[in-house]
Amino acid sequence: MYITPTDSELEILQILWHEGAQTVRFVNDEQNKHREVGYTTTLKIMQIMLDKGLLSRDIVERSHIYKAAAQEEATQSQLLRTFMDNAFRGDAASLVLRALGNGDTSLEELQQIKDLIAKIEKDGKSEI
Amino acid sequence: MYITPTDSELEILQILWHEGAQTVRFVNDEQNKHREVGYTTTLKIMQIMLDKGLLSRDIVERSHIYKAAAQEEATQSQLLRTFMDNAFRGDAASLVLRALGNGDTSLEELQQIKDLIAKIEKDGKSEI
DNA sequence: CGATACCTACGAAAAAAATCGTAGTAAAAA
DNA sequence: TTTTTACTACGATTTTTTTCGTAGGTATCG
Repeated sequence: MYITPTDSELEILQILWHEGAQTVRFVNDEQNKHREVGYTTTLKIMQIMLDKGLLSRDIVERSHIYKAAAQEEATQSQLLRTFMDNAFRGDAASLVLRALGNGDTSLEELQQIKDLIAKIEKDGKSEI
Repeated sequence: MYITPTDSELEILQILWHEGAQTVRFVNDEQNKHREVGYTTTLKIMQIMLDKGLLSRDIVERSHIYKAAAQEEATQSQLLRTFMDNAFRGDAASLVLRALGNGDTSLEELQQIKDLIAKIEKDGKSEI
């Protein structure tokens, strides 16, 4: 049903979600800050993503500008559900406990989470 | 460094974590409650996992009894970190918000989470 | 005993994902 | 105009993961 990105597709989506529409060159440079990736590798994956509908593109000055077609939140939620099922047998609470247990969550973030919990407790249900 | 299980390896680990040491036959039957998997497929993956050190085994009555060698919590934490980095750019708080936002977290679970947050706020740090 | 039923071992094929080399095109530089 | 530069297209290879077929061993059943 849903098209879920592979790991390297997700890496590219992250860049576009954060930097907005960009060229293959830009994306590839960005990736190379973290690991070595050939230009044509990035290009090929982005073409596949275009095919799958994960990206769209405009042609400007004989260069292509790609942008994310998949929404960040929807994609994350989808990935999260699958991951939670596979790694935590669908148990959201223990995933959350594990995530918070890692120690690097700021006080403001904790406050946000408490607020959300309070809202859920009050409303019985909630949406972000 | 760490040996991280693939998806189908994780599926097997989940069964062994929950059911304790079991035969290939048992694991395969368990998998077949959810999806069709050939017996030798399960066998082969479990042999690979043995090789990688994810499982250990005892031979009892010419049948092999496998048990998880990888610890559930450590493995989950490891997988979670990778997932959080890939899908949420390492942002634990937004992952947690997304996980809780899905709506199916019970009041007791929310309480557990609140307790943990309180503990973190007090101690500055925490372990589960 | 011979057939059947279970088991493991393991190579190899199939499927999925990632990587790259080469060719082609067009603008810009020399 | 020739050369260099920068881009896209795309087939093919490599790598990783999953799946399965076949062979071989040993107990059990008829």
